[in-house]
Amino acid sequence: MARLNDEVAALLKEYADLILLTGGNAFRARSYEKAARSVGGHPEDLARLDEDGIHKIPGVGDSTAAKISEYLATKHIAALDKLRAKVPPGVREITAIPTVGPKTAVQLYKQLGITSVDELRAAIAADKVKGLPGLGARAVEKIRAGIEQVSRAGERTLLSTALDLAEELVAAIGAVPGCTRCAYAGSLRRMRETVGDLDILATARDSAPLMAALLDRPEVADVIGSGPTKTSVRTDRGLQIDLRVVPPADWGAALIYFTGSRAHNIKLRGRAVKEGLKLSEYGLFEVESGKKLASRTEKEVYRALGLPVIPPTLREDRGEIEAAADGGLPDLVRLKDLRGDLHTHTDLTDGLASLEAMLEAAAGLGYAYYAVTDHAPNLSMQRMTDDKMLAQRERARALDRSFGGLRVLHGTELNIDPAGDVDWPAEFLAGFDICVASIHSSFTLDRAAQTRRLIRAIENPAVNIIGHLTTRLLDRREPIDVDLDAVFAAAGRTGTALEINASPHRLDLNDEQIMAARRHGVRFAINSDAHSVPQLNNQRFGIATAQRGWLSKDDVINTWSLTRLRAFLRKPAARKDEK
DNA sequence: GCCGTTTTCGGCCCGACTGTTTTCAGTCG
Repeated sequence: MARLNDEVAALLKEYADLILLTGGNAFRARSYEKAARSVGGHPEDLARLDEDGIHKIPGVGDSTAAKISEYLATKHIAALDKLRAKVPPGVREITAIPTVGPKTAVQLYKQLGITSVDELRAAIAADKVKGLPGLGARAVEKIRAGIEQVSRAGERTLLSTALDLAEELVAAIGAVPGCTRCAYAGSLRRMRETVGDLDILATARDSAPLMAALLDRPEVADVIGSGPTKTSVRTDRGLQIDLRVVPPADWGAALIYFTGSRAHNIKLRGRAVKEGLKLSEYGLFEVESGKKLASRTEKEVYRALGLPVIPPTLREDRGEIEAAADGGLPDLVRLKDLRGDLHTHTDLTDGLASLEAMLEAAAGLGYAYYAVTDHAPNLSMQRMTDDKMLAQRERARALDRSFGGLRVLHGTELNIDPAGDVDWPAEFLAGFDICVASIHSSFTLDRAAQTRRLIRAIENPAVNIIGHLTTRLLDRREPIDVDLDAVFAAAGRTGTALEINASPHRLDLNDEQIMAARRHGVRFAINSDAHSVPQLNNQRFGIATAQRGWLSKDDVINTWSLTRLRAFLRKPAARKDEK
């Protein structure tokens, strides 16, 4: 479910952006931005807080609390509406383009009257942008490339966003009298990193009330079509939703049909054809007699094809049908297999919650161990010092086993500099239980330099895990250019785990990279990179990505016992000398 | 606008990077 906190956070962020776009005080804007982040990451639901509780959220003072209360009571914020009237919405959208901030967006608006990304694209094509103050040929080219990147990303919706909406829709439609089953299917059920549209499948004898329930939804902006078996709508955010209603007896066949990738379905149908059968969304039939052999459940249909049920996350035609036929499907890692999280932050750097709050939440998730890995000093904005880190270590030691039996590992997230070196000398690094190392800048080094950089970090005996290796952001930034094969080989050779960063904006490594890395004997860590308590739950996306990469428990170091994990973390440089 | 181990005013993450500016502005993490 989309949390009310996220809704309010988005409004506060918009307010902050509009302050900047209207030339308001930058500190005031930052203040709202900070409040937005804080509200979004607050573990308690706003709906359950009174005025006092709202005021107690860090970064929320009188003015912001009043705006939040106003929104909860009226679903409007007058001050926000007032600012919205001053700046066309497209101007703010333009700031989503990398390298275009508020100053540039306002200049484009005032000088050229540009109020949308499309108008900006046209103005660049007509060569009207080049020559404006601060905008030379190279800057314009960067903007042009940025527009392409953003519009490519804009065609698809992040997994997390789609899942929030799908779960709400399934709950709403499933609650309609007469609806016997309801679930989401499509690429969302396969848990692809982004989805193009939402497929909702339901069973009922009479479909009309279900279709009506979808059409009544507040987020529906356009009705593309609506009939007795299928209704298609578009949301206010441009996401297409297809609701299909089938008779209860056809549930399994329809679910298979609407879940599998096109390639998976084609191969499945080909398998049926060879046996003189026909597979469609209505069931599995004998061609000669037309007799229906199976359709009620997925299990029944797969079994009639001589196969076990193939997990939805594998249905991409990457060998899963052949593996299923040979009894060789992997025993996929599951969320409940995770015994800990190995990359997390606290308010010592850019996290929102205290160490204690994060540990309490981690214990609540049933973890056996938990690593706190705040940023190291080379990421200067975090203002880390040796003393702060050592003081945190003392606290971490004192809190070990204080939250149930939760074992606390003290770690850090090091910054990999352009040469591949990390923060702190080896003696200091030796004091950590675990070190994650990640790239946070210099994304545009060439392929050779980027490859050398990562391999140098991997070969560092103190580095246990490489965090978000490609640094891509699904809605904002391309991955770095790097020879992944060489990097994976180095990670396999040195016993350096690679992270599957579970943030829905990252999912880095992705499914295909995981498969490639595994062929080099690489081990993986599925980490939330949580900067707040709610983000600890992002692990579900990391697990889904690991499943799509065909991983089992044994591939993932944070499903292991603490003893086995600790042995892995002692990463002897000697390992290289063994052979 | 928020906040307090610098406490009710005066700071606020701050340095790297990029392109265009010949001394800096804008963006980003």
